Amino acid sequence: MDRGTDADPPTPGPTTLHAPTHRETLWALEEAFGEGALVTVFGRCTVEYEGRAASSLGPGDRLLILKPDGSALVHTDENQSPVNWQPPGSEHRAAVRDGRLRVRSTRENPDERLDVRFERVHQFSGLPVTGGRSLEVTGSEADLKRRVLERPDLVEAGFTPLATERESAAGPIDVYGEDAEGTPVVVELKRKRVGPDAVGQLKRYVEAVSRERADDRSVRGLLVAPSVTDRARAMLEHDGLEFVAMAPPVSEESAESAESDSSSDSGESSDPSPSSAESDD
Amino acid sequence: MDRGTDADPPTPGPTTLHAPTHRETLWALEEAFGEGALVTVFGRCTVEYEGRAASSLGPGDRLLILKPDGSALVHTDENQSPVNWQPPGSEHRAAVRDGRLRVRSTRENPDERLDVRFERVHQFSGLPVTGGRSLEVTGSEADLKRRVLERPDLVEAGFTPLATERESAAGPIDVYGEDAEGTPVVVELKRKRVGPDAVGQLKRYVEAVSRERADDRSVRGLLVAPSVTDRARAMLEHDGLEFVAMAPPVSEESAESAESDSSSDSGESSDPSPSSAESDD
DNA sequence: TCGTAGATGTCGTGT
DNA sequence: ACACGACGTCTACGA
Repeated sequence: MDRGTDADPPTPGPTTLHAPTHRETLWALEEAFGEGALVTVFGRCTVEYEGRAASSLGPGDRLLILKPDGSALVHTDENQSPVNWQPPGSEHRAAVRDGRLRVRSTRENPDERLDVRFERVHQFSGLPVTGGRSLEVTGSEADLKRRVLERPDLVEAGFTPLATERESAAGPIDVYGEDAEGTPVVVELKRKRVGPDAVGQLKRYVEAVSRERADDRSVRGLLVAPSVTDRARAMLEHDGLEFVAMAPPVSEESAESAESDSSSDSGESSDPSPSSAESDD
Repeated sequence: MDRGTDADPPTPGPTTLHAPTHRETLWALEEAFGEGALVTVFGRCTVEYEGRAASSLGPGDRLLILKPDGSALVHTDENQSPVNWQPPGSEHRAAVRDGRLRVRSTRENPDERLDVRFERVHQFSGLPVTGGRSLEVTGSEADLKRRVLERPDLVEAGFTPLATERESAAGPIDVYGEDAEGTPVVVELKRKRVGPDAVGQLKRYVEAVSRERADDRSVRGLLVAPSVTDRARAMLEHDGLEFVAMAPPVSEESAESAESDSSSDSGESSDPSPSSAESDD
């Protein structure tokens, strides 16, 4: 294994405590933070938040996650989003108060504070999280923009892009160009079906450019997206704006299921039993 | 600690496995799902997603969270948001393939799939999450609306609210009313400092109402928010719209600055000595 | 630090 | 299911 440089083990492995005392949790928290580990605390707690808004959450068993970058997350058994949280850059502190373990996460600018008070901790874990966190995503608006720049004819025959993120009084314009007649065209890109907000955005840009040119009629506005809602379409028509149906490419080679990791070096812990399928398609 | 009632606990308590084999993890996953537990899996994995977009994440140690409502989250050591996820309602399945534990979460409408392939599992936990998940939040736009309806004079002397969520061709209007002259007023509320988007929204509403009345001059548009950006202010001026500075009440006492927890929980706490306060500062 | 817009946004609400 | 807008949105990027 490449991790075996006999100096100090870079990743000491997970630390887990079952039904620890608050003081034990306190020690473990300190050690885990020192090691830059991600911490999870599962137990019965209440949560109070005050800052940009204010909130209060009554007692219950929840999962608290503390990341080494200062993030804090409180998760219940439902919803993808945490019920309470604190953004990266916050400072986590813990103490025992009134027989409860209080984990407090604070930050300034804006000033806000999250208090998680554990009546009882069922489980503590310190997890040394490592490895790449950069994600390659395809199908974004950036992909759609690349597509438009490479194949402007897909937008309209004779369309010529002149600039991207062109500044205007109303904000940056995704793609700015000219049509076959030399008329300025403001293009707003959206990766998915659009509603009234996108039309409003495009309209602002078109008006800003029109004002620059002191000519309200000579600037075209073009919304490029997979589709539009009825209301958005009505707004486009009313405002003399246009729509071109186009979706961002999902990927260069689409998503092939054959990933390169077929030759993985594993073969250790896992057992090689072939019929290992469980509840699988 | 005093969890001494060693009869059968209503909730079976956390289940944790250290460096389990993939097959052991498989069993534990199935059992945890059956109990409606929240599952965390920490280990070295890759992540592939395909659906509304597509993404790929190379090998690394990460924390996978599977909720009984079908949510899936993949967290690295940084960022508040998961690096990959699947929304509630998805179906989780697990299997051993090619010596790796594959956890696959799928859903339809939209059709999307998340694959987490563990080369190695460092830790598995099944956590019986229970308790209230309803959160009381103050400082929202709804609070600001209540404030405006209770004290319309804070918006403007003589202002009379007539309806909330009034329908228009451009969408629902937060508060619709009349000024002292009987002129229609469209009010758009924002709980925090606003940018160009909110101005565009207000403008759409005002234009829709003006069109209803076939009279472009007689409808006022009023943005109520704590503050506006420079660009937004310029847009307001250009469009003949108005701004009133107002922030949502933070709580029932609306007091800011009275926030230090001097008497919030227990009176005895105090004790600024570092003996009980740990971790960092 | 602030402003601006994208996002696999997520989430609630109404139709 | 879809549309629409709020959100303690979060996050990246620029000025």
